[in-house]
Parts: sequence; structure tokens; C-alpha cells
Amino acid sequence: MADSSEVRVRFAPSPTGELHVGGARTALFNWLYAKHHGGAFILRIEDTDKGRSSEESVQGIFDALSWLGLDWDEGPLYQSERLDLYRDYVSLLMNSGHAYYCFCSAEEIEAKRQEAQEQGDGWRYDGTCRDLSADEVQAKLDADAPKVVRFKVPTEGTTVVKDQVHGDVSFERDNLEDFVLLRSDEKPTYHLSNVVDDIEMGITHVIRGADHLPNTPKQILVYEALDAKLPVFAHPPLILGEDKKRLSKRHGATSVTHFRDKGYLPGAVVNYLALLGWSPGDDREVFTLHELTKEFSLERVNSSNAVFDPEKLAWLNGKYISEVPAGELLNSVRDALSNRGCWREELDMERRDYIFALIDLWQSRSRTINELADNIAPFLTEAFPYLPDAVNAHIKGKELLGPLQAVREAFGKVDPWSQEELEATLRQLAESLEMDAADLIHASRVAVIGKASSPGIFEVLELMGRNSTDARLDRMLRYLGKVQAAQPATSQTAG
RNA sequence: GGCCCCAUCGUCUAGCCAGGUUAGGACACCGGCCUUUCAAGCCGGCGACACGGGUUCAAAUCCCGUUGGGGCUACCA
Repeated sequence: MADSSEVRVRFAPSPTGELHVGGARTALFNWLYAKHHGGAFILRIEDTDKGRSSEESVQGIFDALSWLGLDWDEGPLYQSERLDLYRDYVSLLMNSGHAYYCFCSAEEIEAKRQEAQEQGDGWRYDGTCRDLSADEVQAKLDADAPKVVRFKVPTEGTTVVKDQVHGDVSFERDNLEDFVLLRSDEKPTYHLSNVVDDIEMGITHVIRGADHLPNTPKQILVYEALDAKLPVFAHPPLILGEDKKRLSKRHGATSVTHFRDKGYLPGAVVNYLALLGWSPGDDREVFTLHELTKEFSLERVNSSNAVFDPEKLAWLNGKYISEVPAGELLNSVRDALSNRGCWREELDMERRDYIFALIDLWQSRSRTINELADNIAPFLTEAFPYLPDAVNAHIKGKELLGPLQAVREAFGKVDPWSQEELEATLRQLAESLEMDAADLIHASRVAVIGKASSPGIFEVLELMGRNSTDARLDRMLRYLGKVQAAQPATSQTAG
């Protein structure tokens, strides 16, 4: 592409909380667009509202973007460090007659707004200070009256937003109010700082959520007043919660960090987010970041809002986990296992094959890294719990003490300790005991990992090894013994 | 209230711009195969063009309206 090197896009979050999936999707689309066109992806922190901004949020945004793999080429720029720049631009606008001082107090305006509201009407700034004479203005300034700077919106005509997602969207200027550019504390508002920075940074494409579409005509007016070149605008649809309202904290955990902590893979999250509002146009659904970069285009971003579906994300994550080589999962599994107090140094050394085999065995049965770790944990510690469901289904109310004792003894003679030998031994035993092999299998499974389900039990046993299997069968025998001893006393409480 | 956006299975979507499809795929759900169990995998099923008018031989597709949903309407961004 001839003009590819000129693409400059930015992600401009305000650091007022964790990066949520909506913001992440916006960042992703910008990043993809930049990479697709060989352009620059720039990070800008919109922290002009110091009261709502925080250091932790800034750091959280960095961490979340890095985790997702969305590295930035320039920045981060902080708007709070560029305050003089915005004031310079305000002077420009004042001098060219595009802006004016407004001395109306916030209270006065709020009162008028209230009144209009009670009448069931909306209210726009009424232009009280729009046509103050030079003398009047000077008098107020001399009196050191509090003031803001407002943009003088042309009273007539139409402003058209040429949006890459929505097409041409027209706004009557008559419906736009004289919005504030500079607050009484001389800090810029969003409309000012956002436009000034986009101009200063040479932003060519503004890609942001559809909630900004109604603001865009105001910003276009500022561009025009400044005689600046307009960027291309694109407003991808919003991401909604299950109730169809814009996704927010009330919808539960939707921050990127949350998914990271729950054991989601960044690739899966990115992949899922890309599919919210964009599609390749065919049936493909699984994409690497690299593939997305190749395929992405604003043309294929659709214009209707999308409901965030945690189920599908979980499915995608499970697909990633089951298809990725065990080695790629090792680091995150190690972390998760360490958190559970189950990691041992030897798993990185002489027992490395063991952890790989465990991951391999369980990865297709786990939708998150946390689930994977939960599944693997019983293999690394003898202190695993017998899950109630498993006990109820396969242990409770069955005569297992004798049979399991027989299993324990039979396994003691198994040689070599292989899944074939183990299976042959158990099935033979079941036959001689005139039992269903399945009953012995299920009971053994609960005995060795405490669960009702697992990969093939003989594979599990082979991997677990003779000593551990013996110990676990012994534990179950002791447990059964205790239950039996306690039986008469507790029989009334059953059910 | 005003302004703006949007409308295909419960959800994400393809198809719409350049009208003619048994309206396709995915998640979820249900069933089957596999199997000692649970997943994975494979096979199958359920399930949608919001409504009403136009235009046209023909409308999911183009136009208008209605309804519904969402967003904006701050000295937040």
C-alpha cells in the first residue's frame, strides 16, 4: 500500500479503573489497523481529570495491554503533562473568534438545567455569555470572575461525520451546544485535549467506541476552526452485557485482569474480542494475532452492538488450551500450581516429564489454566479432597472395603507397572469377585484423585506410579474403615 | 424530552452495498458414535430475517413508517 506508512492510530483510555473488555477491544482494533497498514499504534493516557485518574489504573492498563500482546510504538503520552499545549490552542481559538469566555457559574447552569428537566425538556447552554461586549468581558476579567472558555458553535448548517463503520452521519449544528473547552481551573475538557492531541500527534484514524459518535461533530467543528486536517473516523459498536446494557462493572468481572487471573490465555481473549463486532466474512473463528492482523479491516466491522458471551469465550479458551503444546502451558501452569502450594522444584528438573504428561492428560478437559491446575493438583499432593459428588456416586452405600483391599493386593503384584498390566489385573479381579469392572474402576478413581472423572484410569495409574497408587488406595481403605465403624451411629443422619 | 446509532436463531455472526440462498457457520442446548467416567473429537437435531407499508416478475437484501434496543445530551472521558 502506497500510503501505508502514514497510518497513525491511538488508544486513549482515561485511567479511571481497570481496562475492561470494551476498552481492550477498542485497543485491539486500533492495534490491528495499525499493524495491518504498517502504521504506528500510540498510547495516550487521558488523565486531565486528576480526581478520577490513578497511578494504579495507568499501570493496570499497561499490564493488561502487554498481557494481550498489544504493544505500543509511541508513548505513553500523558495529557496531564501537556496542559500548556491545550491552553495555547485555546488562545488560538479565542483570537480567531471561535471561542469565548463564559462567566456563568456551574450553579447557575445547573439550576437552569434542573428547571428545563422538570418541564420535561432537554437543556443546552443558552449563550448568555456568547455575545458579551469587549467591555463587559474586560470588566469581569478585572473583577477576577471565575470563567470557562466555550466553543462558539456555528448556529446554522449541518456537520457530517464520514464514519467508516456507519457511513455518513449528519448532525444539525443547531442541536449542538457551545461546549466548554477550558474549565474554570484552566484544565482542558475532553473535546479540547482529545482533538489537540490528535492533531499534534498526527493521528490519521480515530477508532473508538460508538458512544463517541454523538461527540464527533463537536470535535469536527474544532478541527475546522483550527484549520486542521480531519482524521478518518470509525466507531465500532459497543459491547453489551447480557441485559443489553453497555458492559460495566455491574455485569460482574469484565476486566482483562480478571480473565488473566482466572486462567484465560491472552490469545483466546484477543481472538474472542476480535469476533465481537468484526468477522472475516467466512466461517473461520480461530485466529492468531498475526492472522488477525492480516485479515482485519474497518470495512468488515459491523455496526450493531454485540452482547459479551462469557460462555463462548470459555469455549474458545478451552480450545486454545487443548490445542496448544504442553510446553507452552508450562509457565502459567507452574504459577497456578504454586498458588495452590503444589509446585515442587523437581518438576522443573528430573520430574519434568511428569508435569508434561499431566498437562497432556488434562489439557483437553480444562477450559482455563486454573481448571487445569485444579485437575493436576491431586497428582502432586496426597492431601487432595474426595469430592462429595464422586463419593456419592461411586463410594457411598457400596461394599468396597473388601474389593478395594483385593485391588490393593493385586496391584502389589503387577509387574511391569504399565497400563496394560494394570487393566488386565483389575478386570481379572473383577471377574473373580463377580463384580462389574466399572465399579472397581470408579472406586479406584475416587481413591487416587478424589474425582468422578478423569482420563483413562489405567493411564492415570501408570503415570502416578506404584508408590503413590498404593498410598492412595491405603488412604481410601482407612477412610472406608472409618465410615464403616461410624455407620451404626450415623445411620440416622443419612439422606 | 431532544439528537444520533442499531435491528438475521437465546448469544456471536455470514448473506445486504451490486434483489432470485433448502437463509450458512460458531457458542449454548438436545441426541448419537467412541468409552470404565468426564472431556476432546466426529455425526445429527432444535432454532432467526421485529412489525407494517411500498418499489419489483421477485425483498433478509432497496425506500418509508412503526415498534423495540442502545448511546449521547457534564467545568467525565
